Amino acid sequence: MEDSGTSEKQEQRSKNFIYEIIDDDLKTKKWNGDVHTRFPPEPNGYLHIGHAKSICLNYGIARDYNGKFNLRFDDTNPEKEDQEYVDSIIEDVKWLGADFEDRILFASDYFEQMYEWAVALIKKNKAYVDDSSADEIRSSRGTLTEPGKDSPYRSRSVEENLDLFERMRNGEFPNGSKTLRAKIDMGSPNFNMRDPIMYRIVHEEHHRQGNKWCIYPTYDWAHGLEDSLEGITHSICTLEFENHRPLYDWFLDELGIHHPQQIEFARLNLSYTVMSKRKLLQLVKEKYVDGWDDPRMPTVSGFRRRGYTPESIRNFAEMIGVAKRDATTDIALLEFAIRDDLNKHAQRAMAVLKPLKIVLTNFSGAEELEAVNNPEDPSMGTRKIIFTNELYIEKNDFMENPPKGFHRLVPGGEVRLRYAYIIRCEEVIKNSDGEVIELRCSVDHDTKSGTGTSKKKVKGTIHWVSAENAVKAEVRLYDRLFTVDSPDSDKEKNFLDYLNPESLEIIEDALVEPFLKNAKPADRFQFERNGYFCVDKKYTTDEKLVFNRTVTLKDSWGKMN
RNA sequence: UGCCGGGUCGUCUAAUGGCAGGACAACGCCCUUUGGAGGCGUCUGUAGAGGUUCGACUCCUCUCCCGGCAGCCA
Repeated sequence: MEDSGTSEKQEQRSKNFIYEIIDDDLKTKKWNGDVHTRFPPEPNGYLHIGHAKSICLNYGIARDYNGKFNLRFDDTNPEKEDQEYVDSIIEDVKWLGADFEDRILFASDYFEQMYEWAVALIKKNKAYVDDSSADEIRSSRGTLTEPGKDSPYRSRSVEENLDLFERMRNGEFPNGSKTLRAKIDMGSPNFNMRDPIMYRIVHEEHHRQGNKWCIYPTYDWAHGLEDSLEGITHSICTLEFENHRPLYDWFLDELGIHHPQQIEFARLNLSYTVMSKRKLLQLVKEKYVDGWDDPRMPTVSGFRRRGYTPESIRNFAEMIGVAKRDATTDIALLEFAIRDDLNKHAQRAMAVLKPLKIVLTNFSGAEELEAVNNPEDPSMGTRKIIFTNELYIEKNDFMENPPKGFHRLVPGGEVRLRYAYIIRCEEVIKNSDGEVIELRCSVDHDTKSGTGTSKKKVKGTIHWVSAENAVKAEVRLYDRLFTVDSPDSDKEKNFLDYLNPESLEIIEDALVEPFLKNAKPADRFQFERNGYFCVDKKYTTDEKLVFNRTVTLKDSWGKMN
């Protein structure tokens, strides 16, 4: 009676392999039933969507198991880090909704403890000061198939090491002249175990510590200690650190301190973009984009400015799952996530991107019409729109010589104006270049929207704005930043060669519904039949409204052509 | 070549020795006063070869393919 008797096809979301590990740990009481995760960024750049995946994973675990989640900056390299990045990261993590409570932590606050632990390892004769140059260390490390060679300084006495290490800290030696190395095994098949460097001398001001230190711990030495200090139970990281795990285990066990379990998962790759911080930094520094928050960037701040919601990014993270195999996720999945969210929540509006003037020959005055704010959510109510005899419609909603299947306005043809009447195109007016500049149309007064009196059926409904009260706005249309799905996979070519020259189109003279003049930065709307848009927070001023296109609507007509 | 990982629809991800399922994409139909949304349906997959087993995506052996590692970056 216990097995498949429950025929309910309730598809509960299956757990990823990390949840299974944690379930096991809980069963065996490995951590006393505690679950404590963290997100440990280095403040050397802005967060991207791959980081968002990690944040959602780590925070989601803490939330699902009633555990805790820390935000900790891994700020061990003063040469690359900056307070600007700290600030942006905090903002992004908060925006994503990951709750770290009061735990904004910094690895640099642990430097003193790390120093003491290093001294402890020296005393155990498990670490030594090496005078070799970077070149010497590299050449003695061996190769993939040959073991490395012991450093000539490897057998210094504990006393000498203690003295030298203290003097390193005191600033007696120049950059690069000495390092502290763990004494492990130069013959290990794992490079990370070939006497890895724990401290390097860097006379550089740290963004939080100032000039207090001139020796800085390496990531390999510091990272496991940080997790240990914070009582992290599950140290979740990406695949490239798998080879480092034995080293972290070695440090923790030699020190005899709390030993979190490291679990590796595959980082996110997204089609049509790049995800490495180095490349994103290059796009910013060399001005291929308008800053880290350029709406074409795969950064959290870029998606935010583009109009993505935190909810949509969380849903996306849920949809793509977590596994260990390398994968590239189709960006269409992200686009689905934001459309899905905005469809349910975004206020509808009419906006004409490329206006074509219409004059109604048998209509005068102004009529108030009622429009639905969101057909998916009646609680969002309705609004009034004013209908007049001069209007603008979308240029591409009219064709003089339409192909088969074109459902919009054609000479002599009829189309419905959204929320208004069916009109007929009576006359096409062109300029001297033969360009259509105006349409004269007649209104069928019996076809008012919503009255149910119309016996007519028309194939198409198009949107419009009134010439009398439409508001001018700038609209920015974004397309993929790169022209190929994996711009950095070709080792022969530079990813910059694949930049899409048409990734941004600026439309200066779009016309939008009057109520939008009160829209505030970051407000989101669906411009009916055009897509989802939000008010750009960078370029919008009191005099000028700027909209960013977040994503288009799914367009089954466009696909046919 | 050494070590460590990994190979399931086009893409992402489930099935933990018992009906290869879901989502996205694509395609078709229905519906529609947004060519949106929605509804219904279709298509497509276990890298290969052996073995164990009543039964293998799953366990074993071999092969092939992919990724990571030789920073005083993280």
